[in-house]
Amino acid sequence: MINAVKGTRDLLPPDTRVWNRVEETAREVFRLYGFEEIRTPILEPLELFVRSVGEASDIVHKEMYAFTDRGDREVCLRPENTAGVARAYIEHGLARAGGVKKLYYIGPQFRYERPQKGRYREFRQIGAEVLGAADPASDAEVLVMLFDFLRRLGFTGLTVSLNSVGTEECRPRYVEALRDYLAPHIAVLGPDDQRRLEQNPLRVLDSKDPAVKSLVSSAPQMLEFLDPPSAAHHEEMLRLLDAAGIPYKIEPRLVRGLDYYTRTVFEVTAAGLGAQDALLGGGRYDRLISDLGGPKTAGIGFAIGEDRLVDVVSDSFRAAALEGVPVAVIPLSPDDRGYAFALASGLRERGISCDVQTAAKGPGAGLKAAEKRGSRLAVLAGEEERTGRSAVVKDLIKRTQEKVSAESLASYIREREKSQ
RNA sequence: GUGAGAGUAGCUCAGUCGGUAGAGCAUCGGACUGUGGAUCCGAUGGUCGCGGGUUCAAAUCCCGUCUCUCACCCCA
Repeated sequence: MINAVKGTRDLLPPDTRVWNRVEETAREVFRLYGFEEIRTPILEPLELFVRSVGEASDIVHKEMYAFTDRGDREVCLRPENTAGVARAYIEHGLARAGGVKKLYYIGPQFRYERPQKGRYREFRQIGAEVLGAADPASDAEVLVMLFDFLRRLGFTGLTVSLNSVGTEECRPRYVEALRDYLAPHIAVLGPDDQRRLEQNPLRVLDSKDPAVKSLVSSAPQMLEFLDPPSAAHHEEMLRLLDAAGIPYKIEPRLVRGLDYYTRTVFEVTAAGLGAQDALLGGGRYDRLISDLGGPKTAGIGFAIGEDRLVDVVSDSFRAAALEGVPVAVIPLSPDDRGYAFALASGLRERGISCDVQTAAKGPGAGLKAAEKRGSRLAVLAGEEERTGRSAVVKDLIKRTQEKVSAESLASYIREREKSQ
């Protein structure tokens, strides 16, 4: 037997209905906020991620799904989508058009990791980016849109964790202060945290080691080291979030794994996701475009883990997405199939989905199959109905039935579906 | 990349001390030829993940390997 590649999976019905509804909701919300879709290649030059996400990051040094193609090009399956959007933005000269570009994407991403709950080698992200906007109002707008989306999926009680990681101007002073603070306690740090201290000291802040956690709880905080422009940016964003009623909490130890973030970083976690509890993450990346060789362009965005989102989406949203099983049209004998097809066509023209059951094993089998499929209504058509241009509509739950004329069939079914 | 647990019918699982494979559900057929869910009878269904080893004999013990699950690392 040939199995799916490790860490990838098939999404099957009826679950795909939930996925589709989530994506439809995202598209609708993004449209309302003036965002447009961008689709970038799944395959990108390896170099793109080395230069954007960061050579020292785990994503690049151990999680890349990379290989050499037949033309000796170093390529990889994209581990995230912001870099690809930035690449496209530069490549197509979108900056020259001026103004702000608001883009969103929905698609698969790949990281070569050991799979576990909420983590797959192929996973999907729903993300949005605002390019060419340095103003804190963009940070706030992105979060307002995010919460609008989450609310429509039925999430309540979620809070966004917020921090600022400053800029190239003020972060080095903070890193130095953090190193000074940790230096006397180096013995407390395990091997992982010592490595972090070397490579990316900010990561020590979100260590899971209890001893390190308590040590770090009284460490100096980045927010105290922000230079005036970054501090003002942070304050204004918070003011706008307050005005919009967005539930947030300042999390001074929040850092993110991608090297390109500046100033605002945020993340939302959710219960029920196991150890990988980050539902989404994002932040500002004012240097990314220029680092990739484009004009100096500010940017902010987020990525939602769609697999995780679908995992914990509200029961009511899920139930709504799973509603609507086709009406079963059941010919009572093989001779009635033609008439059944005609009835089905009429229903479909009026937007009612239906499937025609085979007549091979008699009406009992047809009804059984319809029930198994979850249909609530069945349309029975035999010789008597065919000659009288009518149909019997049977309620499979109440076990009642009624004869209606062929021409009023669709409206009758609509009424019945509405009343359920 | 590291660690732990698991892998037997389509699904959920049992399988004793090593003795040649089982149940429930599902599927199909029948009781039931214009009306389903219940019940009864019957049938189909297996490379016991894969490979090697020990043994007269391996689903069972040993080694390797693959996959899944969870955790670490890290992240969505």
